Amino acid sequence: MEFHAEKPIYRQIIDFVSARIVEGEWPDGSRVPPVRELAARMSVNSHTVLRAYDALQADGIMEVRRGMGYYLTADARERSLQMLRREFIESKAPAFFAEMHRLGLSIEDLTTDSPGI
Amino acid sequence: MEFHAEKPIYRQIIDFVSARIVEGEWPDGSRVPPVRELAARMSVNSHTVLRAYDALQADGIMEVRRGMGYYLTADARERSLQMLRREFIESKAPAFFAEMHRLGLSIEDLTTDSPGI
Amino acid sequence: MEFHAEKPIYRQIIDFVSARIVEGEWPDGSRVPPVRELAARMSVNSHTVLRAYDALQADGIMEVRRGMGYYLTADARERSLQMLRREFIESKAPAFFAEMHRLGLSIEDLTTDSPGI
Amino acid sequence: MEFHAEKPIYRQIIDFVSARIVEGEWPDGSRVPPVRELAARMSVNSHTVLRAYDALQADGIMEVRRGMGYYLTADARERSLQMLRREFIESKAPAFFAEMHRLGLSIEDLTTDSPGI
DNA sequence: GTGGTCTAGACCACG
DNA sequence: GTGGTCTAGACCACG
Repeated sequence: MEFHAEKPIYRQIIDFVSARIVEGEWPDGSRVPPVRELAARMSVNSHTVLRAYDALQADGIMEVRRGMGYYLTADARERSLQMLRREFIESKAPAFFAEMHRLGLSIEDLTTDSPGI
Repeated sequence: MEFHAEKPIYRQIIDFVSARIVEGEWPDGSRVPPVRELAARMSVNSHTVLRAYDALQADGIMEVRRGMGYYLTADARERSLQMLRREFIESKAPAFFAEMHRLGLSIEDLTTDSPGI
Repeated sequence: MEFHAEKPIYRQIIDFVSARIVEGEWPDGSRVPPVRELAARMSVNSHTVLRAYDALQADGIMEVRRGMGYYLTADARERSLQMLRREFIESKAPAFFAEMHRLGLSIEDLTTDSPGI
Repeated sequence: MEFHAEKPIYRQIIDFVSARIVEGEWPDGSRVPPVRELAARMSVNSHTVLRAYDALQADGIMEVRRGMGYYLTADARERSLQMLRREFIESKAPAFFAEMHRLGLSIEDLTTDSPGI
């Protein structure tokens, strides 16, 4: 997997997992790839994957079953969406439009480069 | 000044200075606050302010006059606007709308919390 | 059966068995549930039950009769009580009261939530 | 520092820090030992200390000031006490008295070994 | 097999 | 100086 430099890898892994959940590829309650397996697949240290799983567990999106691995919780998708949407609506969007305004831009100025609005 | 924890302070200072320039409070060619003064005003290490001024200098927005301090260049506002707008249109906006779409949100969902669109 | 996450499952099984013995539900010398049966009843790996039985055997509380299964020893209840009481009095209780003291709490502070003192 | 084997070291460090806070040795708002310094003092890897500090930060007991180290929050002692007391009253105490009861012991049986009740 | 903890050591961003 | 991230590698408990 390709990582970019601006964001810590473990956060990019969190984003990756969240995307799998939100897009329904990894359904609620299903088992997620074992730490070491995902680490190998992503050419990353298992530590780094573990850290991401840990954070997701703290958010109630994953749970560990002893000796059996990590599983998505029953409401993993719901929770993920809620958290992501909330941050988007309450924090990212206001900042986005504030900057747009400051730069003297309007929605129209963006449409060329941002099809699909 | 209040800083948030997610973003490095020196970047927040860059943002602050850019805002002053774009909004015309600090006009082209004018002298900017001395490093130590701004540092004191913001309760921040002068190192940190220097780092921000350095970055702005690299972008042709500021220049040092030895023994006289930092000044905005003749086209500081123009350059700032250009750089910020370009990054906004080419990078931030597409990412923003892509995520909005991924989360199943529409512009309407944001209007309550984002007045001034 | 419900397990909590903090304690290894096999220890929780040991606790469960000890409780059965101390409360007289499983009398001295009686046969205990076969490993696989208890495992099934508890929705647990037989490995895990075996591990608990093993530990109890090491403490002289259970014994294996080849081809016949696990049995409680003749003095299983006596031994269990002795071991548990000893650990309770010599280790758990002192630690408990020391912490209570450190936290500025008294027995009275606990009575509401701990009926049956 | 001496550690016992039953509990992960990083948790023992959390306990150590909590004790310093609760006993008032490390007052609210004060700076705590730098990660590497405490690690050296305890003959432990800095990773391990960082992990403990991280957990305390998540509980609102510590905060990082960029480039300046970890500090106790303004209500660190209050929070610590609250968390520890809560767990003691709601979880440890009920379990303690339940086991005491199961073992046929009374408070009196403990007094010899647990002076200062 | 599966996760959890720990170490030694490197390198980096920030102040 | 101070924390943050990452790796390689070891060892362990649990199932």
